Amino acid sequence: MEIRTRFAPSPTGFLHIGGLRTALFSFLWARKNSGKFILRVEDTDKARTVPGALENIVQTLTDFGLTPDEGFYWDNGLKSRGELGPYLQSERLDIYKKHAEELVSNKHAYYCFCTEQRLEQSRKEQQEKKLPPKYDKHCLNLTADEIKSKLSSNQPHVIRLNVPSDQVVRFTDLVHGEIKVSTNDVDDQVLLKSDGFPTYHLAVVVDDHLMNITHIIRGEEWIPSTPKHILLYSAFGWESPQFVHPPNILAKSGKKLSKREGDVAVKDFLEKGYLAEALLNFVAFLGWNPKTEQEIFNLRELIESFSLEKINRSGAVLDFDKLDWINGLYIRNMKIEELFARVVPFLVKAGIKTENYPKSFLEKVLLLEQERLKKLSEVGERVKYFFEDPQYDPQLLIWKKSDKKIILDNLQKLQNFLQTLPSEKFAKESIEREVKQFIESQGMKTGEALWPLRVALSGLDASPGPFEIMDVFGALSEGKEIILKRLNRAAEILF
RNA sequence: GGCCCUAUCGUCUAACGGUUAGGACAGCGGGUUUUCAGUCCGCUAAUCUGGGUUCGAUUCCCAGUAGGGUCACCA
Repeated sequence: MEIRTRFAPSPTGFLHIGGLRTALFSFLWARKNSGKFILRVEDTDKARTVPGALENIVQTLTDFGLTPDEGFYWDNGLKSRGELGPYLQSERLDIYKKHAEELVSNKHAYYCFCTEQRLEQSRKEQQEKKLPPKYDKHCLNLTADEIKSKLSSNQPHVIRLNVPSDQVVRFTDLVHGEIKVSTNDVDDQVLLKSDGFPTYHLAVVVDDHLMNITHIIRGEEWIPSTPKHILLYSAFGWESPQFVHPPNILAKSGKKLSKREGDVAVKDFLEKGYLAEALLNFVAFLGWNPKTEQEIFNLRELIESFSLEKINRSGAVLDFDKLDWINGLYIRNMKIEELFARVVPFLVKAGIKTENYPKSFLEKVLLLEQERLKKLSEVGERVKYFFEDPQYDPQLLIWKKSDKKIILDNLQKLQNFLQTLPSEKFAKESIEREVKQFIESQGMKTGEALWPLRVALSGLDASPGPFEIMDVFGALSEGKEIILKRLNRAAEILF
């Protein structure tokens, strides 16, 4: 049998980290088994639909390489494909209605005409008695005639699942094992709302069945409503698919990740300069691991190693330090042209006019920072000194416990020496050799020469070395002048 | 409160019932060095508690505790 999984977001917000992880697991399991990954959209709550959310979700998944085989995908715009559609639930209303009515005629469901006030009142009373709020099956006692007359007079109504009492619903979750729940703890869930839209519970069961889904992979928060779904499958006489509930992703607080607990939209991470590949690698390890010591995986390797048995049961706290580490690692392993292409938007955002500089220069700048970057968004601040003259803190120019006079002297000597060098000497190996020879010939202490030289060039307490910086400036026709100008200004400040 | 899920270093996690409880991130120390980063080497750090079962429990069972999830005409 073909393995078919689905990701079924509702367009009520941008794709978040948890959604990405769920989509990834579904995708991996389908690919692993040469099956199909389907993207269906659960837009059954008109009020909560957020404009742009659908596009964001579908586009982001495609950006991460999780392109669905059926349902919605992104290809210069929102597209949909597949034989079992439509894949937008709001376009399947007649299907849900038909199925809900089928359950009514089977006595597995019934019409309910209760008003919101009555429901609220009853809930309140139950809560006061410390009872779990449940519908009291009031409308189950309506006679056929009463129902007929209410329906013909267009009284607002819903269809509810008729949950039998004193039964045990059991199902096997592929992560958690067997789970048993008494039907006495299951509410007569609304299946079809008074506006004609299905609730999640009806729609998800009908669609998963009709779309031949074999494995439902979704967050742990769905475990409590799974018994309702099991009841529905059996009411329809359908076989249940496999259920897989990976553990929740937790914020530092230990609570489920949510808007309240900080940035969770994938878009936010991308904008901070996390790479999609790194993020995917990181997210894969939230609640899953390959049982080996390998930690760096690309999508292809993830498909190879993935299996449902390796999903673990307890919630995973998002560890940003580790994300930073993985991201830095991916940055360091990236080809410079690739990195350059991705970093340009961040440079532009930092106010650097990239179009005014030769690409060879920009790439060299980047090469220096490549091993230092954790997030692409840091790049602007780090390389600023290549594009504008730094402000100097006189104290910073002075090496450790050295004194001002020596530093000033060294700086001036270095300036004069560099002046005599031809521009083509301003390349890593040659400039390093020349300067080091000079320092030695002058009897300077290395630290007392190289530290102020570096600070004069960068203005920073931490930066790449002076030879590396000069090498980068060497890629500019006016590079030598810039270097001399900075030494000069630093000396003036010290003086 | 009812129901459900979970429990190994600070964090992510590994360990056919027998290991000095392993790895990674973070932290700390050191080497490389003019600073930072990187890289290399090293160190600190964990089986929630109590009962069983067993020759032997991190591992199996039960209870407690703690944390989380969920109880809508939201998904």
